[in-house]
Amino acid sequence: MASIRQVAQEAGVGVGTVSRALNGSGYVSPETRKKIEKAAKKLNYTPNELARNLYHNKTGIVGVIVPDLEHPFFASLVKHIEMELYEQGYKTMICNTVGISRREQQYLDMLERNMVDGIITASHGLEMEEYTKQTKPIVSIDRDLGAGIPLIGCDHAKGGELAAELMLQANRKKIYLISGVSPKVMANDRYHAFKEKMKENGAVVLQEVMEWNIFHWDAHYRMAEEIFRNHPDIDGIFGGDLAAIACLNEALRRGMQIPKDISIIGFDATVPTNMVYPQLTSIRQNVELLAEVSVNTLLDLVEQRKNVPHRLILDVEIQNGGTA
Amino acid sequence: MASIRQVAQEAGVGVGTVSRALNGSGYVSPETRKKIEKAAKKLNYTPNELARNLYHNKTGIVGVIVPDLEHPFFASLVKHIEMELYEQGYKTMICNTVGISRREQQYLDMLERNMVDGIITASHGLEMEEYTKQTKPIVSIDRDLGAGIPLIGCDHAKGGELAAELMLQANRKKIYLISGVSPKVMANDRYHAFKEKMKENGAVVLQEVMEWNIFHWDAHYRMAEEIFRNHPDIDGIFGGDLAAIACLNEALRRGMQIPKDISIIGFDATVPTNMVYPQLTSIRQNVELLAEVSVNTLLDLVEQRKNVPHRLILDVEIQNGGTA
DNA sequence: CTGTTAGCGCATTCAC
DNA sequence: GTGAATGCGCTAACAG
Repeated sequence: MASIRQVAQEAGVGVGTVSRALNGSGYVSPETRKKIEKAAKKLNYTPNELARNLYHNKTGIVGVIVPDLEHPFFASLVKHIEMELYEQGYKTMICNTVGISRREQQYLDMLERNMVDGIITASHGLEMEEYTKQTKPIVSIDRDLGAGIPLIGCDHAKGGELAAELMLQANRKKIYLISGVSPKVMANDRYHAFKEKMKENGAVVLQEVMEWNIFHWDAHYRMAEEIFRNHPDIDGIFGGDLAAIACLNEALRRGMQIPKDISIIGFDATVPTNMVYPQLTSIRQNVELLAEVSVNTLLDLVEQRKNVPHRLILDVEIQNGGTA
Repeated sequence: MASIRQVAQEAGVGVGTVSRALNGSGYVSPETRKKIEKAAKKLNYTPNELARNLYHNKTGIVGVIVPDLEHPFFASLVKHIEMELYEQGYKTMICNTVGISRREQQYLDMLERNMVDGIITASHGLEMEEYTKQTKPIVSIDRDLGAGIPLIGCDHAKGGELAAELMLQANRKKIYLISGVSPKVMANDRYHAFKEKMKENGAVVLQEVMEWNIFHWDAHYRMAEEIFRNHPDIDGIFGGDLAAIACLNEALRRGMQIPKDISIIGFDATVPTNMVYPQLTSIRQNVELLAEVSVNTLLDLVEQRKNVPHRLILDVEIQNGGTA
């Protein structure tokens, strides 16, 4: 509540001096500094960040847009992004779009209004144009939003190939592939790569498309039921972790032996893959690194520290569980 | 970039008029309004929220403090809090304390600096005094921080009793109870209530204390192993969902039949309880309602809409899975 | 109905 | 070294 002016008055000095003393910028004699500090303490002075923000036209806040915080992948991602931003002196503002692109848009607008210094987006409801319109710092995860917007993602194609190799080692011949709906995200590469490799080796690949980034467990469960009902003869499943877990669940319910009867492989190696029994075999992307790289890339832009590459691809690896 | 003054100049009117026109406050003739809107569009004007914030001394941001976003309970909680805040025109700033109370403190400080209009805290690393010092709006989830800080929580005692009833129905006699470490949180009530009820009915209750709100799956898993190693004769387990799931996992690994050999009951009914097989029986608290009530209570304070009660207790219910 | 003015609280010139 | 003045962009009160 106490303003800098009151502190100045109390200390019997000018506001400028107080500002310099408290920010350690410019020269202030030790004695006046002492007086000022005493006055500040006495009045219980706290600088009003809003005034500062206005002056600097910067808030130190980064917006993070994800489809659904309840999805374990995004929960981990946001956690690590928040931690990394914190390390670098920034705060995290969050937005669950839950599939509503209007919400995504509104957060983009906050960039223009200077409420946030930059945005990291991992949501894909909006058309690219809305993003390319922006001139302020944006970093995209897993979807190419065009020139000027750095893209960070993992090597989905390699992930798909690794999964295919596991399937081939287990000699699987009829695979069900569960992919997402968004046409433009990098995640699709894993399904293409997987399918290609399986077909090359003479396996049959059926495909299901599902809305994966909105987290509705029921939907996954219904899908799993349907898959097994319609195709009781499949011997392999590859999809996102949650879809894979739903299928694992359904397979167990049907009394199938895992992995004797069927191989189930997920993608992302999210936390729940370690909660199920047997533990799910999954392709891991390094979420911590993803977060770190995303944050650093964004802050390079925000603080104009250096030029950033347009595309950054991280490695993936196999998490060996008991389902492949 | 364009300021209100430039719009005024372009439209040939005063800044006040532009402000009124664009905010719909006060009277502006249709013609001047039109001129202003044209000028605003031409200059691609976007109001600078920072200036507004300074004037109003308000940001429309609410800080949410949780121990760990990766924990499914907090992920759900934050998701729903964010959605509710959004409905009411507020933005969500987030903080994972990951057990570091300094981080909790820093977010509290942001209240003083006017960076946030209020705080919802579900983290409990800091001493109560740090909170009671504050004069600005704070709402606490699951821990009583003293007068002036409304407390929202579920009926843990009832939850503990419900769990005990399930154990008694299954005729369990030797139970392992896995509770958290924080001494002052409401969650402890469920363990007390459970223990009392079980002992009344002649059952033996052993107890393990563990740091539950920092999410380390490995720690849960090691604990589960140890419990079964040291006490292979227990026939019931009650604890938070993650601890319960870890035990379920270990029990399955040991070839136990569930729920024939042992009853396992969790608390919170988080999403992963539906991912394991068999689905975990758990005491559900209504996270959506918890979020809604927390947000509304906080905003009642922020906007001084009305007086709020100090304590709000929500109901719990049994989620029937296959482990009890 | 509209233009002018005075802050919101702070940080930075620039004289002194 | 320090104080006074200026402005960040906007809103609200006031005079016209």
